[in-house]
Amino acid sequence: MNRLTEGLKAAGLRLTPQRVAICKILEESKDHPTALMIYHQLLPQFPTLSLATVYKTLNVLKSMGLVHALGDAGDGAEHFDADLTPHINLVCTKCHRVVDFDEARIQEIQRAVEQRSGYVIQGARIVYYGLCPQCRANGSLKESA
Amino acid sequence: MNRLTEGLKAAGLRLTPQRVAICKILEESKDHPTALMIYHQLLPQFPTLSLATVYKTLNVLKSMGLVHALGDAGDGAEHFDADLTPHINLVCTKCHRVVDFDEARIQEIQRAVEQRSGYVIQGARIVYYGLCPQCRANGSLKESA
DNA sequence: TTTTGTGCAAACGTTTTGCAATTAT
DNA sequence: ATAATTGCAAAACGTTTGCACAAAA
Repeated sequence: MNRLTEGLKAAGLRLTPQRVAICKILEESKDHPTALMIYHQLLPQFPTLSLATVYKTLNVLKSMGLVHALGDAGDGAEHFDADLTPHINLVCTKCHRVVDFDEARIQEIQRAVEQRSGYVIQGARIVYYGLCPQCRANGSLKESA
Repeated sequence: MNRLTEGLKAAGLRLTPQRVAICKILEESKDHPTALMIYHQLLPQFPTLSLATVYKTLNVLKSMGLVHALGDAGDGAEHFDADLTPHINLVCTKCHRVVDFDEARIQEIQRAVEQRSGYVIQGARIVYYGLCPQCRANGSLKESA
């Protein structure tokens, strides 16, 4: 049982097979997946799975603060991240992949924002957009999925 | 003539009154406005203005790299920013306003990302979500527009 | 048994598109 | 003159919602 399913159970919500599977994907993938990606990944296992169920589950997890919404990656869809620690995401504007980037100073900056802004910080989205090394190398080739 | 209209002209694009007005709003407002906000702001001046024209102009400016898209502020709409220097945006999850936050270390971090990631960085979106001091004070009152 | 979640289809709001009329160059 | 832009209406897109049925507790 992982952090997300634990959180659902602790809140008295039901652990349906669909929810458990969605939580598993969110915790195990480094994909920062969208609702549609999760849906497609689970379809073989749950042939009657509805996209609406994926969205509903993601909204539950998001509103409980168990996952973060990262915004779109140039593909028009919301990406989700189960890693709640403040960190940097790198989005490739060509292949739309999202990867993490380690930068210790982010912690200090979040503290500074909290102290100097007067805001009660609930979350962060620190995203850099650019061409990933792979797409840069591929030059004018088609996007490497 | 401002930076945005200059950019359009330099690219050989036409400076229509609508475009000039949209550029003016983007450069002068601290609003980080959405397409709809710009549309409403210009409607008195251009009664036949179409929302599609606003979207088209924003897409032109964005694809030329003259403005940045900030993502939605919890209101489901894209916010735009004519300030291209790396900086922090603070989004209030209650009133959906977006403000800037000064933090010098952001410059260094962008440099670190560029050097260590191998990405060609095209832009950044550094957004903190939380309750602004005003909404925090207003407690359970309705959102202060 | 009761309450919550699922899945479908329809609805929603934002953004995009096709195209004829208009306008900047 | 001519090529680009506008504005409208319709379409497309991701996401949300209502509701009957199914399933977890």
